[in-house]
Amino acid sequence: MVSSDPGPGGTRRVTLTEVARRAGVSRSAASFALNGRTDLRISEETAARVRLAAEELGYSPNTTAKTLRTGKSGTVALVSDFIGTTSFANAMVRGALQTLRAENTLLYTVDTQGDPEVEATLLQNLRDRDVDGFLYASMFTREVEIPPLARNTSLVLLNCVSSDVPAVIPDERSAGQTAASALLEAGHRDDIWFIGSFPPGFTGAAAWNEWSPLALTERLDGIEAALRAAGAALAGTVPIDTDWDVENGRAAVARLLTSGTRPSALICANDALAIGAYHALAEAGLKVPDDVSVIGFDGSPLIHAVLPRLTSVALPYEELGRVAARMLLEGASSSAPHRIPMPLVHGGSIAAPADRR
Amino acid sequence: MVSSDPGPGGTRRVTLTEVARRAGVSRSAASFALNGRTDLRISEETAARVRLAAEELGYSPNTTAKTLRTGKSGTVALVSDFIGTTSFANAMVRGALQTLRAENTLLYTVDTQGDPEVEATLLQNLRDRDVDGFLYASMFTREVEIPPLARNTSLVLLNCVSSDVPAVIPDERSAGQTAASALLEAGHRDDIWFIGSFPPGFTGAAAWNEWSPLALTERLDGIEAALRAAGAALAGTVPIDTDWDVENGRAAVARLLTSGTRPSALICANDALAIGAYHALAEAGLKVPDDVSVIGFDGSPLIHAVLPRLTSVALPYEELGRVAARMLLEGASSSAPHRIPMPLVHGGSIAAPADRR
DNA sequence: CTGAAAGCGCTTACAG
DNA sequence: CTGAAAGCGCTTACAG
Repeated sequence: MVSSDPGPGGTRRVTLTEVARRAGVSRSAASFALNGRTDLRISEETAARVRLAAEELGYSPNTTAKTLRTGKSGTVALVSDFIGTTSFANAMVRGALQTLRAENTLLYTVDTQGDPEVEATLLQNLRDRDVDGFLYASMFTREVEIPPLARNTSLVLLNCVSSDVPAVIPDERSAGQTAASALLEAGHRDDIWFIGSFPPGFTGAAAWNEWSPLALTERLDGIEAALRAAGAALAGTVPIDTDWDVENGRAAVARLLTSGTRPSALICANDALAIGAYHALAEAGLKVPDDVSVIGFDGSPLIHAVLPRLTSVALPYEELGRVAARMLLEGASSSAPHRIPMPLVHGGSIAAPADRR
Repeated sequence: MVSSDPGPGGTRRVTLTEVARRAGVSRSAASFALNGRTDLRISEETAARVRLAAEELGYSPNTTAKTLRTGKSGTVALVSDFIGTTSFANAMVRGALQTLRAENTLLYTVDTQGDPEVEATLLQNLRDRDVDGFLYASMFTREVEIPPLARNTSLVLLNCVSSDVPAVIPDERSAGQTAASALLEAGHRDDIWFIGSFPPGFTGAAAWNEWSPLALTERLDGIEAALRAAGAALAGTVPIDTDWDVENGRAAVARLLTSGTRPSALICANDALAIGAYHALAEAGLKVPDDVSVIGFDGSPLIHAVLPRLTSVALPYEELGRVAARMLLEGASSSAPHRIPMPLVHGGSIAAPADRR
């Protein structure tokens, strides 16, 4: 027995040299045996001896040395703006982690705060560590500009797009159709309003807060397409000029109701607006879903906060993360963005229109 | 001009050897100059020449090689169960990132799913990469057992405790006092109920879901202490036997009200239960805060979902992350857990008791 | 002040 | 089948 048996959690690390010595073979032989390479035919008996020695010594190869030699680090970086923001979008991280774990790949998490200088510094740092690829993510589905340092490496965009770069985004257009169809199937038709359109004169440029032009445009597009296919159309849209939050949703719907309009259903650009709609309806003495049906987008934790629960078309964050990581590992080549379906999460906020019951 | 100028984002990497050659010095001299070491007195003119060469070539040192040589990687790993769970607790990641960025340290994010085998594999993998330390985090404040592989390294516990290991946790006891004081100051006294106590016979062992024995015990303790100091006491507690979610909160408070009790205020073990309380109160025709005051714990995004907004004692996740990272970088030695204050987030759910207005 | 050399722990042609 | 050697890109005693 050699004196150096640090064991797991011990102080000094065992090296390949020590394993080879203990097994009575050369370092090359030990390396081949441990990596299961067959091109240098090592007798099974020898290989077994090496494996035993490694096991007895508690050997675990130094990844830093391996990386220096091979140039492959077995790591990937998730570069994003969104961890700095809040929300349940971190499910993307969870999804990516699921895929990567199966491939024994580790994840660096990095947060640029949307600051290009911070971003450049971090990207350089990561490249200096031989990361095998980048997942470039955005909190909101939008068009991004790829920083030069992220080019010339494996790169997959997560929840954002840029021409000629592989990307994974939610299928917002289908989501719009899903929302409209859910209402059509319940019997709604001519009094469906949309809450959360762009304010008049808004250019649609990728501004930096709650705005998510890509999502909104496509959702509305899908809604209108589905209604048109049924020979119907939106009764109207109510713009929201700043954040899509609860209070703005309440105010917008309150205005709508005060104007004398009596919608049969509200499609809200996100869940927070829909929750706000609940409040405005309650204040007006209207019940969800008996008097007015409501549907939101996102599938956020907020849907559980109201009674009845909010029906919502969910952002498939976890799946986005999983698919993007898989594409990265498999070396996806650029093409049209990969779109992930947005599932309908059933609550109790949709019923037949009041006048049809 | 040498032909190899890949520039940022280029293909081949520039090495120190090339910088030294261009500057007309040895690799050692180049290394010293670039690292600003003064012990090997290099003329300022020479150093400037080296820096210029590095700049012109777009040199950036290979961190993998540096790590192999020095044994320090400039990375830290956040090992947790909670990314696999949901919620806004990922603010801990954000906080850690803030501290680490200032020290130019990168973060590995890892998710064990609470599976000891997965955990062991990941810890070994991280050690093989020469990580400088571990942040061991839990979704819920609780006592944890430190896996052997995480010992003998720099280690700070985040939102969990274990004897003899430095730890950062929320100050739950003070939070309880804060909640009780907010009600006392509004004039409540003898009809304050607590929603979300342990079910009868519950041992308090660290079970694995929404349970957070440490938090609950300490919060209740603080509440009772504050009431006692004012010569008052809780009117009663309502146990919740499974998850602290909206529906269970609603059901619990509905039961309480049906039993004929008329509380003046409810302290709910978390925000979701408090939201459920809102629903039960509304169903009983009671208004918040005019008829009943409500206060929750966590300061989660749910507080914005109700009208009036829920007043809550917030979990200081971001600060927890920041402080834990700082302790890790500064090499904190073990002692009593470091407790971070939980701030009161004012909503509109507390008012003077109905009988005193 | 400067340069040649060792060494961090691996992998992998290459010669026996 | 096996071993000696080179090399990944750095840092750092050590001898001039």
